[in-house]
Amino acid sequence: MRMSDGVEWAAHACALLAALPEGVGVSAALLAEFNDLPPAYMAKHMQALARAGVVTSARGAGGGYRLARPASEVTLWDIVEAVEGPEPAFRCTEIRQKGPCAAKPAECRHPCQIAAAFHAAEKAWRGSLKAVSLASILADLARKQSPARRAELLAWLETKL
Amino acid sequence: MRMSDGVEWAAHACALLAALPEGVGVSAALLAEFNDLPPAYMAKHMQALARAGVVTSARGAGGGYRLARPASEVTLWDIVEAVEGPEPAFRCTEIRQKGPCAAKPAECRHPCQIAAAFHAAEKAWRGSLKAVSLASILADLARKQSPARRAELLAWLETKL
DNA sequence: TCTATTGCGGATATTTAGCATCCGAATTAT
DNA sequence: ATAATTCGGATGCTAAATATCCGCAATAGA
Ligand code: FES
Ligand code: FES
Repeated sequence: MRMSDGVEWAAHACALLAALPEGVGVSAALLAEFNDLPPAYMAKHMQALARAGVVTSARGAGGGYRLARPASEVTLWDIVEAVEGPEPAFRCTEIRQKGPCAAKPAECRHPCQIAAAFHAAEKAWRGSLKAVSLASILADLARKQSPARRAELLAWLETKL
Repeated sequence: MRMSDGVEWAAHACALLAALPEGVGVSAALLAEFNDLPPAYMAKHMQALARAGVVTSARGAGGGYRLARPASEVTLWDIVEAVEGPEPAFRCTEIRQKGPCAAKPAECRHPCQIAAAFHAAEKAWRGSLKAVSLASILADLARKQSPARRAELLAWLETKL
């Protein structure tokens, strides 16, 4: 079981967007350059975020991406769902209905105990991710990151806008 | 992100082993037949469980697999770890150390906030799986499954032993 | 209007991970 | 000893994720 690297990329991109002043758009190419990522593939992930309504896109000169909601309203789960899709990692294939001792469909109105346990575990996982918003990430970051470094980052961005 | 189907197979196989009387071994081929699964591939997963110490294997005639510990001491996480490996689904590639504004390694003594949040979520997921043992699964099953059906299953098994 | 910029979607190649199978080695009952 | 049984690692195959490119549509500014 492995999560796509695109999730890390998208999360960092969103964190950067959240740190930006209101109203400015950033192109996918610049977001990719910031972390030295393949521009074309980064663009794909940004499109996924836009389709999911996490960010809004504006075409044309001076366009780019920006957050669709306040940073406190965007959680890590929103990003995972946008990039990886909403399907659970564990997918019961109902093997109990196969084989010589197959359970009858009528006996399967309740989900299998094993499947239920896995779904509960994933619910806990999602809940943990939903509790973390971009705002809380930035708050943590501000506590541990020196103000000088933050200024350095913003300065570099301004030269590219 | 997708979990291997082998996890479901292994979980059901272990549940079956747990339901069996003490001291009997079941071959991988029979475990596969029980749920209509590819025998050779099922065997591979059983080997993974054996390597991880979840089950013990005995070769030769009359051999087969059996649980290495009491059913109450085997959790779903043990099975996932054996089949999928212990690595976390989210793997931080430290992209913050890449690009024109790369963070210096000295600034990365603490893990990235994003990585920390994902690791916390996975810890919650694993914790939920560790709370479910084979014994608790069988107990739930016994509550919802008719005694007649349970007898039917054991009867079929005896014909194959 | 014309041009430069930027996002969008589809088509495509490449790489990786999962799926499935086979045959040899080890062990046990006869 | 011998044959039957079963595990174990090595090997090919298939599907999916990864990564890239290019044409099209839309927008802003000259
Ligand atoms: S039948 Fe799918 S988990 Fe039990
Ligand atoms: S650098 Fe990997 S999650 Fe932030």
